[in-house]
Amino acid sequence: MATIRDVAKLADVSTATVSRVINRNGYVNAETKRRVTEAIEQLNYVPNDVARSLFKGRSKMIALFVPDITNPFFPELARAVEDVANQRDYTFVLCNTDNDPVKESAYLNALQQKSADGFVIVSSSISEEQLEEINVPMVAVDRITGRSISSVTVNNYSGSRQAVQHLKSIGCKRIAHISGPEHTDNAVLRLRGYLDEVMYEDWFNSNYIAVGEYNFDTAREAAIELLRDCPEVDGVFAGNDLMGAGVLNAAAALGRRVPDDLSVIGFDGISIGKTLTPTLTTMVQPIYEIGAKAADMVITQIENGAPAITSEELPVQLMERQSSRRKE
Amino acid sequence: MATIRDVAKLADVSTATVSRVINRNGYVNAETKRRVTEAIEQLNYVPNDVARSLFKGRSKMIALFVPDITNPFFPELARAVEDVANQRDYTFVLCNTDNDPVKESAYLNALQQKSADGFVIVSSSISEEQLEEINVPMVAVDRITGRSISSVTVNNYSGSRQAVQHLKSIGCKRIAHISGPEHTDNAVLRLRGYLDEVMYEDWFNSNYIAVGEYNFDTAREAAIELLRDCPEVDGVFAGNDLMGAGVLNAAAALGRRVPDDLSVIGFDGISIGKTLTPTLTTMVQPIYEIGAKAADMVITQIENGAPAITSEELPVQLMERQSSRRKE
DNA sequence: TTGTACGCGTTATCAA
DNA sequence: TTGATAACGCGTACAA
Repeated sequence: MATIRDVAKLADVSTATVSRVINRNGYVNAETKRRVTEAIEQLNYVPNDVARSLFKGRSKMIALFVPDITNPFFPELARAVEDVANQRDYTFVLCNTDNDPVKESAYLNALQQKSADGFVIVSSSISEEQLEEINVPMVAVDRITGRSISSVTVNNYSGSRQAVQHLKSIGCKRIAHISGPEHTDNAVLRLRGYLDEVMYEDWFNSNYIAVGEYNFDTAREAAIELLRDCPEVDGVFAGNDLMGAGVLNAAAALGRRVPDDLSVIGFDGISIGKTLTPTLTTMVQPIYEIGAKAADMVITQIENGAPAITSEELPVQLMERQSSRRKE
Repeated sequence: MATIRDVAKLADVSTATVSRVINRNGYVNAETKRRVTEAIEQLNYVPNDVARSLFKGRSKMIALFVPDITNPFFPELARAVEDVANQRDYTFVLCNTDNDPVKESAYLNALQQKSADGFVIVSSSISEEQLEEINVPMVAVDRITGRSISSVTVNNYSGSRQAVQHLKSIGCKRIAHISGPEHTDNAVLRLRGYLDEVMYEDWFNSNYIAVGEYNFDTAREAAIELLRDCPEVDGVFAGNDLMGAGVLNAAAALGRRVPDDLSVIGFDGISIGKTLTPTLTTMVQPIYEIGAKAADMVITQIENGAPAITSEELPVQLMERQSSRRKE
């Protein structure tokens, strides 16, 4: 690999001049510029990013922290962050944290050692103190971890109410909810939305609420138990699509017909919902936009240093599919 | 951030000594060592990775190239590579190539500029010439792109035969195949396996072969057409699970009952198969192991410089689920 | 056993 | 308009 010195020698100028040509700053004579460009061409020279990073203290690298990329909600988010990073000439690092604070800190430290320029994080566990220590641009996504950090989320509360309203509107009379884990703030918000829709209904009953871990298996089990104990339930709002899939599977196992006997709605709009039989009605989050927006915010913050803390809230949208249908 | 010089000053030694303590090489007096360690502790010193990289020409960074992380086959692979990278103290970079050779080269160049140490790639399009140019450890996964690169794959051909044999063994008399895209070598191998199982059956007919793009939608359409034209088909081997899901959906749309009327088997063993109704019988690939093995090979190659080209072939395994059942 | 001094490849400052 | 040179932070000959 050719270095800037090789180029300088070949073009018979100093490295400073070459640098000026490369970075288009400072004056440089048209003729010398030509010679330099030619030498660069000839030697196939490309500046070494590591040396640049060392000098500048910046690496043109951003990282995304997700609990587990294996969870189908995250790949699309990751894709968005990577695309934006790429467009703006940043390298994209992916970190699976398993929601483990120890891993989070380890990654944070390791990446700061590499002069990572910014972070997009999905986390419920990063503490305010940690946030203070980090003085690198950072934006939270999907879940807000505190007031001292910028964020991009959706309106979980009103989205949740819309979901329940949809079930009501198609004639469901007894609506249950499989909620996500209690330590996750979007699960809490969705639960609250559900409650505010049904709490004052005379049929409401706290047995209509079950808790899952935002995954298929726990939801399936919870749904089997719930539907067995409360056979009168004719609508289920699952806290996310993965759990919606679990509910569908539970219903099939119990011989409950969806949507005739039972309507089901999920939340997220991940593509798995379209592959299920019946396909899953859901509240669609603009996952890609969320990731793109977040990445954009971090990079803009890196480059322009806008330290203001901003919170974006994007809309969710009802997507009616086969798992819910108006009752006769 | 403290530098090695700060530590040296505080411990009243030279930077060389500090370096020796950090990297445990060269002699250093027990007492001086204590002083140094103490200073390091006190200043919270951590060596700067960028400076290290510049000096060594190595970055402790490996990258994974996948066509699109949004395809559910890849997250688990990515997870494996990241886990291994992490364990062995490497940073993990994810690149979506969209199977675009231009993007691939761009990433390759960009990462070499950052002194990336190795690559795990899923690609059908990297040319032999490109491979020659890269003199950084690299291993191909899932698809082999040439003879001049190490690889980790599964036995697609025999796995495919096993899949068809399974359908035969449960009594299917007319077996169709939805094959993957022709330019992907694993699709070709799976097709060949299918052919070698059915070609000499008297019922065999080339209309029993359709081509999809390894995704849900194309497979669904192909299956609808195929099942309509050839209603006698009672078994379908889909080239991958995503297409298996498409077949299931097509069957439901046509009122064909699975597994009573029609048995379906997929390939890959991605987790979506368990969420479908009915759940999808499939040939399970050890996806995580593949990724882990590949990552391990690259890193070992980086550290020990074993330039021998090796090809690992891992086994696939039949997983019987609800979509296939013995005919009465 | 320890320290000096240089190089890794850039960029930016200052002087010419 | 250009060049010499000092950083950036680290590791390693080589000398002591």
